[in-house]
Amino acid sequence: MKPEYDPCEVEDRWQREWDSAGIFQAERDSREKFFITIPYPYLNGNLHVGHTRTFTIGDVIARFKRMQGYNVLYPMGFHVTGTPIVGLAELIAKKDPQTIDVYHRFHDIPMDLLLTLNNPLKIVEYFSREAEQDMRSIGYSIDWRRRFTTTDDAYKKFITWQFNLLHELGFVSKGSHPVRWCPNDDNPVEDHDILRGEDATIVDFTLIKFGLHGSSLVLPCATLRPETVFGVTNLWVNPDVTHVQIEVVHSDERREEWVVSRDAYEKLRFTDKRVKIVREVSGRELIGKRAVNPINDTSVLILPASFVSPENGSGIVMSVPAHAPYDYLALKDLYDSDLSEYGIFEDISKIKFTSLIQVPGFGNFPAVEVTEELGVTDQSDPRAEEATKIVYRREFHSGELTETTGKYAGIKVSRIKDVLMEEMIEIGIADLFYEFSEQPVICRCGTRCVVKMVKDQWFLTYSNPKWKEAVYTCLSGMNLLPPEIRTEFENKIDWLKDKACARRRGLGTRLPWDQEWIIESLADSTIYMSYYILSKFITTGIKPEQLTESFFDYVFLEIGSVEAVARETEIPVKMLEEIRADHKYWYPVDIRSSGKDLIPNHLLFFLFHHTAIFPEEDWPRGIAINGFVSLEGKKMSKSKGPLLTMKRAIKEYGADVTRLYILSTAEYTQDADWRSGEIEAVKKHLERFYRIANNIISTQETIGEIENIDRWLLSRFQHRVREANDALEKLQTRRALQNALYMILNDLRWYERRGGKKALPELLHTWIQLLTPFIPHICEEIHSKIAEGFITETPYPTPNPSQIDQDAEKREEYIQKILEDIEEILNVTKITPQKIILYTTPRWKKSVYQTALRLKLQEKLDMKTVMNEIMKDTEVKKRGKEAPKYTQKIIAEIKNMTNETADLQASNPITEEEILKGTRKFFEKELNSKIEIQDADKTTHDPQHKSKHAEPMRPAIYVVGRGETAEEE
RNA sequence: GCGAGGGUCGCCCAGCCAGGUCAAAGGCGCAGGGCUUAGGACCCUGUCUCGAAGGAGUUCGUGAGUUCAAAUCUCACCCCUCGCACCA
Repeated sequence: MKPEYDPCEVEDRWQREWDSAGIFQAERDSREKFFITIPYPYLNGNLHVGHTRTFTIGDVIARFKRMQGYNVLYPMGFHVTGTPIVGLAELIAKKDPQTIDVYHRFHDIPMDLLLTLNNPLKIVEYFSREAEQDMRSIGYSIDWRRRFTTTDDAYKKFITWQFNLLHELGFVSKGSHPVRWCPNDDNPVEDHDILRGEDATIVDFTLIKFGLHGSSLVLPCATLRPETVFGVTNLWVNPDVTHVQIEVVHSDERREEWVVSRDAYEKLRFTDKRVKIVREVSGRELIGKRAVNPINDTSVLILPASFVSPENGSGIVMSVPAHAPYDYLALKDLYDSDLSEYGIFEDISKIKFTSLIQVPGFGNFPAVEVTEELGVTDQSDPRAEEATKIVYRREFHSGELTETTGKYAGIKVSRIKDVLMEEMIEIGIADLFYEFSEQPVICRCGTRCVVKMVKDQWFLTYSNPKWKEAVYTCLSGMNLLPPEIRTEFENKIDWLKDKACARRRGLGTRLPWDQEWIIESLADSTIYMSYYILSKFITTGIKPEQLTESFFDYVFLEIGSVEAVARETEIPVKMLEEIRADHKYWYPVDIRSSGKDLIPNHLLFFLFHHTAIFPEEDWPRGIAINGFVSLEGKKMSKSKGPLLTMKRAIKEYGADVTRLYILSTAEYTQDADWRSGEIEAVKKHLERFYRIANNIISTQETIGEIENIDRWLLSRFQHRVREANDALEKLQTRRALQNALYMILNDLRWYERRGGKKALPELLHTWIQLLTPFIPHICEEIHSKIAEGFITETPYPTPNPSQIDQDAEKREEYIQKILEDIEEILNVTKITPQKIILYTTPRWKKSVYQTALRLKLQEKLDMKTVMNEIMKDTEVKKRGKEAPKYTQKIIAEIKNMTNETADLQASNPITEEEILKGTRKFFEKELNSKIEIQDADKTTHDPQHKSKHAEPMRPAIYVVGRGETAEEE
């Protein structure tokens, strides 16, 4: 064994050894199985330290479970379907400067090679080769025979089967849905295509259809608060805006004529309605006319307002002055104006406000109150916005609908929106209208984006309540780590709507019944864990064209007769049965471990599709979630940098150091921050571990009498083993390593300081087993010097209760406490000791102490009882004053003890004199001073009367400084 | 706005669910000492404040409350991170 650890040589060697022994190639056998999967990486770049975290956690689970005796399958594949790889190929092909720079500098791709990656195929080929190499060189225990890529023909067959099945089961339907759309590109706009308005979301407004009095024209008003329709007093139109009268043909061919702003017309063109301009209508033309509120047929006046923007909503606004500050302000602004130019001669100030929401702390008209409170002057005052927010928030959270709303009275404002919107649409007095939450949204090409309804889109109908019910059932039976993600999952199941599952662009499998569409990449990666079981057979002979629908039906669902399938596919019956048996054996997935970003999408779909396709016994059993990795505090970005690749990390620090660091720096959903300073420190710890192991092996002590310190070490070690096991079961890698490595290293410091040696060989063997799942290479290396075979294949250590020795631990604690006390005294007094005298406890105090302990355990601990008891002792009785004082102190102390501690103290009083004598040399060495131990009952030298401070488990201390007389004159 | 998670002694972070054993583990950083030709590595000590005797005081986002006792329980508030979709 080399004295210094050489990661490169050692790691490479063990990886080859594992590979040639094939110990990670999982085959069905009589053991209990454990199937763990990690989401396969998407290959639009090299693997980075973020992947490293997720995959390493997976590898630790796999290795841990393997050592626990499970037959573990840990497979890996590559995800390449979708658009990003196509996009990357285009960027490389046109030599986009940023892309070239980032992929050269951060992804570590040599420039000449990078420039050749100008089509998707080459990218997939290159990155999949690199990814496998990286995962091998960090020592993942993956069964590589099952590797596949999502564009493989056989995989496409699998996806085709799956979608046909979903279609048959009624989980796919056709519909339309709103997307961000660039009219210039004629394409949906993705996040990274947006120049401005990145944060804009699509919000659904209710379009309430007021009728123009005395005509069939519709004046649609867009609102986020449909309930306020009950309080409308008038409509607002901007007199200076040109509107248009349009013909609207709904998707069900109903026809209507609307008046809206020109901008609104532009937006409507992209909805599922067909619209055509009939004529222009000026704003002025509308003002002064009356409109009919469809909810209650009341007639309201159309008034002018400057705050109405043609860009928002329909350009026509309903006015609810009781609850909307803008409406109140605009109305107030009109009180003194002459509206005769609009043909309005009635007194606007006579318009009565209608209150429809009751909010605690407010009267009938919250908008009026807030506006006045803030001193907002008119509709152009910027504080009107603030007032609106306040009113809206208060009403939304604590408001309730009043009698004005008829049957909705008493309903909370926060719950009414969807209900009312749906009902109003149902009876034809309202429509849905989509709008961005922020304006404008600008595409990379400079064009202003719109919300477009994509028609004839294929959906997975996740909103189906029965489907959701099944997923809830599945979830409730699952093991989720950390546990707090359960509510997160529940909420997301609730929230999930139908999802478009096909696209026009990108790599992937065509929708079998509608070949124009390519199955979207999140939709084609939901149940592929089952494909790993199959893929082993595909790489060894089965051809894609043999993978018929009935083949999949049989091997995954056991539908149909094996003979028929054999005839149809020309796959031998025996092999079909074997595949089926493998599936039955390995499925379901025991744990899927993933980054937290996949919760609201992939992991959810993973659950949905499993419940849709597989019988309940094949539903997933567990999900584990981990956080992200940042780089020196900065977010990593595949396309912009910064980025640290897995391969560079391994090259710079070695596989085990990288593993150790990424596992010990954070756990669960915490984000890890990769800091070069800290990984250097981790490296030193690992080197120290290696050196210690090396020393133990090269200086095997001859076995002698086991001493207290040895029992102490082994006992402490059992706690570490127990903690590590417990932490690993819960996937707390940081806590596990804290115990399995750092705490043990610290224990060893004390052990060495106390001169311990004999327990080391015994400890070492178990210790390296304890660490094998985390840092397998170095552990194999050490193990190979002391035993045969792979340590990877040995059982994982469990705590050995027979080595737990509370007495030994108490003794060391006692010694540590004395050392600390002396050091503190020396520190405070600055005395350089010539001699230190330790006085043990007088017998009478021990007696009182034991009595108090006994009474505590009998639940009779109080001053009176203790005094009665102890006064029976003549020796105590002699200490008239001292005894009660001491007793009082002791009682307070003992009261706070747990019964367990008290019991330990009472049943096994440590013989302090003996320990002190045995430790004298140690103290002398540590403190560089003579140590003298005296019995407090018969002191020979105690000039400062320190001995009276002695208590059980706390000898009194007297430090004799240089120049003081150390002996009795 | 909705949902989830979080704010601990310079930094990262454990403890909180099951209140006392908590001035609060571990790591990093920093300071002093040992070792060494020197540096590195390693070991020891210190790192909230005060203290010439092992002690005391003040701390765990803010403010109240429950309790003999609160980092831990309750309530209110402030602040931070992430997700909110058709994108992997």
